[in-house]
Amino acid sequence: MSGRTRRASVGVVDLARELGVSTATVSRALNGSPAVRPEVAERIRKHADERGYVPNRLARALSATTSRAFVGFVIPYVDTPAYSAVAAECARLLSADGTQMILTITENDPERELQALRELTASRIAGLVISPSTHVLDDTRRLLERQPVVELHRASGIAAPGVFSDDERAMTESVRHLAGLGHTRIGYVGTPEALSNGAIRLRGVRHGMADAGLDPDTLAMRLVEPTRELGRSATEDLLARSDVTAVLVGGGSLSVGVAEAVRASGRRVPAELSLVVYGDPAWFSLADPPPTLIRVEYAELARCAARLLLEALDAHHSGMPGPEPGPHLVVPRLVPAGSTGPAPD
Amino acid sequence: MSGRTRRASVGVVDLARELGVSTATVSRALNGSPAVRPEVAERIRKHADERGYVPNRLARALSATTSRAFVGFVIPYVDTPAYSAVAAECARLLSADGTQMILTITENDPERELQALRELTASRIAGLVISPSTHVLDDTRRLLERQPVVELHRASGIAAPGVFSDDERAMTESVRHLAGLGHTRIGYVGTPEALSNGAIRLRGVRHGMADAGLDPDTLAMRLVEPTRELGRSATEDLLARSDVTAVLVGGGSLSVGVAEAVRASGRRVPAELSLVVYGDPAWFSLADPPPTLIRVEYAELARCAARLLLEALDAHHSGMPGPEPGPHLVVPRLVPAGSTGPAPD
DNA sequence: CCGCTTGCTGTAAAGGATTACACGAGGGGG
DNA sequence: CCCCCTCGTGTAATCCTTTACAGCAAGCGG
Repeated sequence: MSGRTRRASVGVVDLARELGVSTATVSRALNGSPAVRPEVAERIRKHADERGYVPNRLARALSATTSRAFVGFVIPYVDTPAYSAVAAECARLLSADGTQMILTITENDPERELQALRELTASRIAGLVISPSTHVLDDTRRLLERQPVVELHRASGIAAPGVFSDDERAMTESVRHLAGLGHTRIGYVGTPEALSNGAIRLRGVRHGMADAGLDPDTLAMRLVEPTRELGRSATEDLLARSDVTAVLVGGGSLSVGVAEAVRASGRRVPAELSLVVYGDPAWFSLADPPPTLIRVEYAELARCAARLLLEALDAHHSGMPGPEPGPHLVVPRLVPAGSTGPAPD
Repeated sequence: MSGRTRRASVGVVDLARELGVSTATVSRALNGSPAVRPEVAERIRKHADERGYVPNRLARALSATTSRAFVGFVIPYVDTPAYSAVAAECARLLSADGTQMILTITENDPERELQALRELTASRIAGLVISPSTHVLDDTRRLLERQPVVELHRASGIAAPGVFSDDERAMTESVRHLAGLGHTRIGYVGTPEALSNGAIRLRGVRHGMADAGLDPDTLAMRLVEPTRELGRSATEDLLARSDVTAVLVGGGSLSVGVAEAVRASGRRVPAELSLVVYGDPAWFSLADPPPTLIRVEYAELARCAARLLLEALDAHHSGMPGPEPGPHLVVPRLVPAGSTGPAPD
């Protein structure tokens, strides 16, 4: 009844009126512009604090030519360690920078990915982290090319920095490990070559076989989308149709399924079959024997991604060159444990 | 060189000019207002489509009295199934509604939670889903009370709808299950009572003991923050200092740690010790024996949360009463498996 | 004493949509 | 025939901030 207009909260105009200055001065003071007298700035800041002023991010982002209010985080899943761990750490680091993270799940569907990107650009995001889906549409590529982007886990071929696990190296090392134990008939369960990291892992496996003097063409492999169920069925099939003495997993989401299938097969590990799994070690401690593991430091990946994104935003803002495009690799560690042993004779 | 102003993308004013109508008409047509002649509306929509018009969400949200452009999702962690699974499903459902989800991680820190809420209201979010931290600050409560909120997993005491797993029931049922197998000395590893669901679970356990004719005061329990490490150490301690014949876990994040400790203790399961774990079954298939499980349908929780939030947004918009405050329970299932057996004599 | 630079502040124009209000044209009732 | 209501549309205010531009005062060199 007292107020004429019902204002949701206090804004710069209120502060300006109450202090007898202009909105420009208020804005400048609050943004730490040097072009305002220190004592005035202090008075404004103090008053803003007392009145509980909090700037409207929407208006700010709409008005400012550049703003890092929002960034996008576009990933195929979030309920898997490779993504949830990275999302958690990125959210932490970005929020420390005052940036909010809009989460979008694509489920590897190129259409949903494109749709998500459209919505995000409509939200005037400052930049984004993306784990591209299998097939990147032309429109998607166009949208990605005109803003700061950091790729995660997978590459789409655009000229952007990306953070990846050095899976080629990890796979090569794993194969060497197995070959060193005398294994010659090796099975590989990994993700499809259409996924950039799928291709890289497979290359690493082949590389490792060649290194070890094995014919890469003798590799028994199954490439499937990264889900537990497919990992399991693929492994069942692999074990039924070939006589491998070791199985190597190329994909965190596949690991549980593969381990299940191995157990279900009844083979003794590692006496009859050796197993190298991939991913996050959190729960592998329960398996018997504890599996030899390709351990990926997801938190490190996240830190790298967040840092690159912030650098890219700064660069985009100031017109500077920005972080160099191309892969930034985080090296996984091969952690030998009880699931790998000498090949049976 | 040709254009005088460099416009980022086509806006309503462009469309209006090109079609010889006003921006108001364009806006109305695009928003399906009935106050525009059908043939005109159709022409506008067609043209907007051709020109690849996509409305600026920031401007829209800034201008509209009500807008569901953004909602907040405030949770303590995201790298645990109880949260990642819900986040994934919520993101899916909300994006189908054209709403973007801003993810914030609190790590159970009340200060960070408050800070997150401040930032979110600064972003003029339409509403939010929150899993409140241990202690809810007064300022936090005030912020929560003035907007559509759905609580998840935990309650903060404000008058808002919430979706929870019916853990009291699940715990009671679990204790009955154990008591039915002859166990009388039961151990419980759960989350602190300061967490609302911690209190509820403990009540369920006590309730179950009373039901089974056991003295609730004989319950050997350890209440710790929900992390794997603490679950493990708490269980080690519990097993060392008491002679329980069964251990019941009250918290998904604790389950792995408890299982590790049980294994490390060398006790045979279920011959010497029975075990009931809690949470998401995805990887328990690897444990030997497969554990008896309190299975929570996180996807169902997510659907419920998303539905309630959307209802609350509609209600807030139209002034209608909205979804009734209070708990909406999703009932977990007790899935008996190999880790529970008759009590040793 | 004049003109110029520097330093601080204010005015007003973006930024891109929604929407209250006004207005003109028809149609129906009295 | 006049009044009024409805329907469709346009004008302009609004949301809230940032920032280009202008202006004014003071200081200083010539």
